[in-house]
Amino acid sequence: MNDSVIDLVRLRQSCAKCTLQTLCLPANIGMENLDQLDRVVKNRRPMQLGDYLYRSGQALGALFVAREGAFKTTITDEQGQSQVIGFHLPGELIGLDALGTGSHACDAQALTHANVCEIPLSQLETVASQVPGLQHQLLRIIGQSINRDHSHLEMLGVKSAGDRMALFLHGMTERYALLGRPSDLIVLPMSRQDIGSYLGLVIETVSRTFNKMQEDGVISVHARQIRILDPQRLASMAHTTIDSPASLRI
Amino acid sequence: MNDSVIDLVRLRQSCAKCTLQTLCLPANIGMENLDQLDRVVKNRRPMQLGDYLYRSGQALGALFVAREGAFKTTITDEQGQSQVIGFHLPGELIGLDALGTGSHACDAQALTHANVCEIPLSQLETVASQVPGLQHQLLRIIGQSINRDHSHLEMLGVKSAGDRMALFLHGMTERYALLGRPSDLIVLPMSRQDIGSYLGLVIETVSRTFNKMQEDGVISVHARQIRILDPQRLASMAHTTIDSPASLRI
DNA sequence: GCGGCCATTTGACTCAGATCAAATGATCCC
DNA sequence: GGGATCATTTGATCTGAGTCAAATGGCCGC
Repeated sequence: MNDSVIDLVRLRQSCAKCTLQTLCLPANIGMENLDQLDRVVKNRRPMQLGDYLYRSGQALGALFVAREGAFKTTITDEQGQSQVIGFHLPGELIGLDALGTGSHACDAQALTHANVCEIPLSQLETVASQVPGLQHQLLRIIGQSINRDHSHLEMLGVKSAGDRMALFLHGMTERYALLGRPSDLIVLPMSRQDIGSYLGLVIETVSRTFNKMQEDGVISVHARQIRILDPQRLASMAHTTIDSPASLRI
Repeated sequence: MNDSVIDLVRLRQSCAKCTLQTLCLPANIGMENLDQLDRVVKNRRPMQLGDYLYRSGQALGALFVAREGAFKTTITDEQGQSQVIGFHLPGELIGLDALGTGSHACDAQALTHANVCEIPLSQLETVASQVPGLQHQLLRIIGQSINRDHSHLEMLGVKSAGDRMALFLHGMTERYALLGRPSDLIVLPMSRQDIGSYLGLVIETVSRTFNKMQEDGVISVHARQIRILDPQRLASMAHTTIDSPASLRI
């Protein structure tokens, strides 16, 4: 109960004071306009592991920016088979899957304790057309989201499980580094199942591949804690495709 | 040479007269605002098979809308391995890969004779903030592009080659249908190599799978002409994942 | 029409990763 | 702390798609 008081206080932070400022929408927007955006952003109450930010089919109301914690978005087919199509870390936009049709195509679910900024779309559009730079910035972070999808596509195009996992881990270290977190110790917010679904692999393969990377001295694995022992090697594995020396491959 | 004259005439069509009107940016924008957009859109000269619309690394200058013909976007890694991350049919937006960083992450290349509308981004942003509805419409077609990426991710998450190909073909029939083309005869603009790259399969597998579908009476294949003999069956294969009757699977 | 070039198909074989199954480890709740 | 539950690891086996190789087909320019 004390927690919620503390959280409320923390959530009072406006965009102007938010530590994610440079990552999120307001970047490059002058202070004088920040409070204008600030007024349309609703700070949401904290979310728990497993809580849904939105469900598939729900009408588009708002975009969200992860503030703390991590989310996954999943798509579910007619047979109820679901697959992870994205992970979302602080500062990253969530909800773009509804822009095309007006209703969400994915479920968005918290992987950890989390909270988000909610930006009602209609108001965002209004403000975006008034504040010079905000529209541009909105397009920029939409573009970044598209780029993440593209690098996900790139991962899935790679045939070997080892290379996919290396790309995944390397990508996570880069995203962690952007957040200012130590990039040599990754605490994964998602399960092996989620990773497998994201990478088109079964969990046994995810587990075995982590193990192989550990035996090779590239990482050490303790449950969801992954320590990057040899970042250079990881990077070269991530940049490696078919014509690389076999010695570097999983 | 006569051709180019004819093309010039055709290209004089403004947005107001474009047959793609309902697919493209101007949809839902009043006639009175259409000419405002029209003034920023440059009609480009026709492109030939293999011509690049832009190359990776090039600075973002404009977004493009395919008007006739088809394009592919490819991403190339440090080793020179390239992979297809999207196909673009008339009415579809091309160039969003540069929004995030300000320079293109992909190559965009014509798969056929083609032409495009070019919309300089700075002007688009200006007009979008002035014309009510245009900004919304821009976000809508960006969202559709994101949805196509997501269904591509969904395809790649499916393990069986037969299911991936069924999803691909089914998706193409739907896109053709949207264009008002007969959806029972698909003339594929891309090579087997491109399809394989797009689906994470080698060309031999693409070929064998087409053949299998033909033997099963679902399609008939003549080079790049694919006739859909049994659309229902194709649809059910496309909606089918692991728990479907084996008899329906490739 | 003919030859050459590239795209596609077909065949034989191999292996990486899926599947099935069971053991181990972590976490939560009383 | 102990037991139940779920997540993860480990092992053994099988198979679908990759690889290598060769044949066929289509298209272009001459």
